[in-house]
Amino acid sequence: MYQRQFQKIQPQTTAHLAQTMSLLYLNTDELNQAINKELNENPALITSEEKRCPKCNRLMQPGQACSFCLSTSQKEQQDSIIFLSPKEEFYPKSSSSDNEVYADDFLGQEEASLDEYVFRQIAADIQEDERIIAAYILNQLDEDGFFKESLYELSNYYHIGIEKVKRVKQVIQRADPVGVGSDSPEEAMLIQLRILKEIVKIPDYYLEIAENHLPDLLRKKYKEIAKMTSKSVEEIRSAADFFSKNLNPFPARAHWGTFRDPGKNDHLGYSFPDVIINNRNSEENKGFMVEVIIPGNSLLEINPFYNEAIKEADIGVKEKLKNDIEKANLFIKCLQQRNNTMQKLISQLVRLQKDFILNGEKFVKPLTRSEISKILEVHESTVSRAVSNKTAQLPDGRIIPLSTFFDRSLAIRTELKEIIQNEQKKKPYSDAKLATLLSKRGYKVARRTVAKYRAMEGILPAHQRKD
DNA sequence: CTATGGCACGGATT
DNA sequence: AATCCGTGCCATAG
Repeated sequence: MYQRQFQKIQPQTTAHLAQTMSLLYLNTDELNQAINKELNENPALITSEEKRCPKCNRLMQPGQACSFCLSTSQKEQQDSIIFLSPKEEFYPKSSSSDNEVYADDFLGQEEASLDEYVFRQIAADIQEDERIIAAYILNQLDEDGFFKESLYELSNYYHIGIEKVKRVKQVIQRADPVGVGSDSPEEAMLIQLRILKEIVKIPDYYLEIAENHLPDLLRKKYKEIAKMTSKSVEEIRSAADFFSKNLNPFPARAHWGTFRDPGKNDHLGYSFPDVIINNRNSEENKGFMVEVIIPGNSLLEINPFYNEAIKEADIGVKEKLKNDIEKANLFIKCLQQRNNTMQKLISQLVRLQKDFILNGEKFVKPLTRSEISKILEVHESTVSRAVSNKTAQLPDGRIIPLSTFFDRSLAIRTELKEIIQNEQKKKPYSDAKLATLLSKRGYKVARRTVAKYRAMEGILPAHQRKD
């Protein structure tokens, strides 16, 4: 009997334990999906209108800081950090019924405006009879800005030549969220790269990689690509780095910054920043405000009717209801735990990398995840999970991966960039010279390493820099 | 001969 | 256990 019970409960318990861990992995976007899923599956879990400060649990106005915490912590220390609620505008209130999901509403609005937005740009560039094609394509864009239907069918249906259809697609792809209307992230990135190449100097092999090896690149099979293209792994890496910084696999999400997290896994994605760091007030260096974006955290609660219903329910049903409530409770706890961990992590990051945030990439201090884990007294992997796949918005508006805070060479690389920028264009420094110059400034690195940093920044070797 | 890139190794990090 | 990163050694281009 005892065993039976155990068997019954065990799978759920472990599932939820796993959930606790996995929530930490998720960034804002993914977490939002997870919450919505949970809301759909578990009727005991509902969204509530009231919000409470995650710190002091007082009620607060939607979209605003907790007035209590704000006033006390300002008195406390100058370095204090305040955690705010999720930003209201990210999760606009849904006017429709309970089943509707906030995020979907939001995406719906985005999409609705996207086709119009693009159409206005291209209207002048296409002919009368092509408009119907353009309109159709734009209408069928999915939430990432892709058009996945067959161009040939489209051509047949409207009795318009396939070349024309293709041309229209190309025009669309070159419109503002560059790459919109492509049929895949790969194609979108390729288009973006081509256009970028018209503006900036970009090594030719980047294009080759983008044309033929993007899928492998996304899977980080650098060595394989290197062999196939007879380029070095290093060069492939630099390409990957460049791509991740400058290309956007999902055109429709372009508005939220120019960054793809090179971190965990194969999953590429643009997303909201997971935390936002702001100066307390614009002039002073008096600490930062840190908003941890937690979709729905303070909006979740147990359906109050459930507690009523459980008293009157039959025994069989009672079990189910109890179970539901239990699950809902666990989920909320998991969320709070994740939130809490993120808060602690970010506050340490902000404290330790204050110079970086205020004064730029030159001031990134060497920092490892395990150091943080010791400070926070959590396991290394916890920090690792909390960092991976997540982004922060800095006071200057840039959105960067959290892993940047752990980039040991970023400071040296920016120093290197500066040196090269200021060098005499007639006689560029060789890598060896650069190495000694760097060591004079306190960065001891091997000549070979300088070459790598150069490659990472996309800077050409000395003899090609003479112009 | 010099400058740079390729490869691979070892230690650190995740 | 897997991956990343800096480095040394050697090959090759200029």
